[in-house]
Amino acid sequence: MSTTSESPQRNTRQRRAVAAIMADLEGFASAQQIHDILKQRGESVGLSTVYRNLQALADADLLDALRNDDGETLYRRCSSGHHHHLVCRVCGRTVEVEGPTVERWADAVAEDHGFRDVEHTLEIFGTCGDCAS
Amino acid sequence: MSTTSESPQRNTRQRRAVAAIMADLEGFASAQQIHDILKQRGESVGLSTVYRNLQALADADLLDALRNDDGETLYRRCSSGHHHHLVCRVCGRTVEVEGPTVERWADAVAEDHGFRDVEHTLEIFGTCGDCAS
DNA sequence: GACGGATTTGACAATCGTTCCCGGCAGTAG
DNA sequence: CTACTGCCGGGAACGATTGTCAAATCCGTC
Repeated sequence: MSTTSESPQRNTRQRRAVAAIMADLEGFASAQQIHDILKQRGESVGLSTVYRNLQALADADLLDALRNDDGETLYRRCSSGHHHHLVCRVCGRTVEVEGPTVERWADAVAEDHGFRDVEHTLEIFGTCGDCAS
Repeated sequence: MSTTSESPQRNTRQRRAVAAIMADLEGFASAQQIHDILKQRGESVGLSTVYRNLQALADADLLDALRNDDGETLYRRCSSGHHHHLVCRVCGRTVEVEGPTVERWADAVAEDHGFRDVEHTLEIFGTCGDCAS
């Protein structure tokens, strides 16, 4: 335990490849999609390795992870601060949104009920203008 | 479609058993936990049947379903209107909360970005007063 | 530049929750 | 009561993810 800053991480081709994909990607993607993209680019990386590196990146708060209704875990590059997502259920386009009001409301509600160390998850789904037509 | 009152559903022992469990249960439970409880009570019901009935109840809005971080689907008896949950991450105690402000905010944000047919999910997690001590 | 120890990789098997399949059973209408 | 139709159950199938372990790779050091 002690220091959390420990990062005996090595700088491997595979780790770079995964990070590079995520840097490019606009929307959410599953581990398997990322594995496919890597294969297409010729940067073949083992599936296990993709999973491992995505988890590592998510643990390091460099990626956001969420589960879709099918039970798949989706990953996406994310700005660091606290925010939420507005996701098009058709094309997957994602908009980051902030809502200080909501944050305060959530904290207030939780405290009213005597809860501590409050966190929350909020996702908004809809059909974006382009897809609605 | 037409009338939603259609119920070509049969009134089986198994269906009653599952519904009865859910009526008793206070917190969230997974399909497999419910299957186990049924077995303990001697009301043995096939696992497939438990899954089917839970889904049916959730489709009928008699239960709320959500996925935990392990990818399991958890079910819980729920009041019918739209609301959210405040869940203790230690003991699982759940409080239903409403937030008209949040609903409006989510809809407004989505519309600002041209999204239609907006839905959202919101869960608040914390440690309840009892568990904090 | 080569060496050595530790970390990482990758192919495959294993796991876990959930769904599918299908023969047999049981509500329900007539 | 009889027939009809949906439901049940259990085991196989499935898909995402994780575990395993020898071989490859990285990196500080000589």
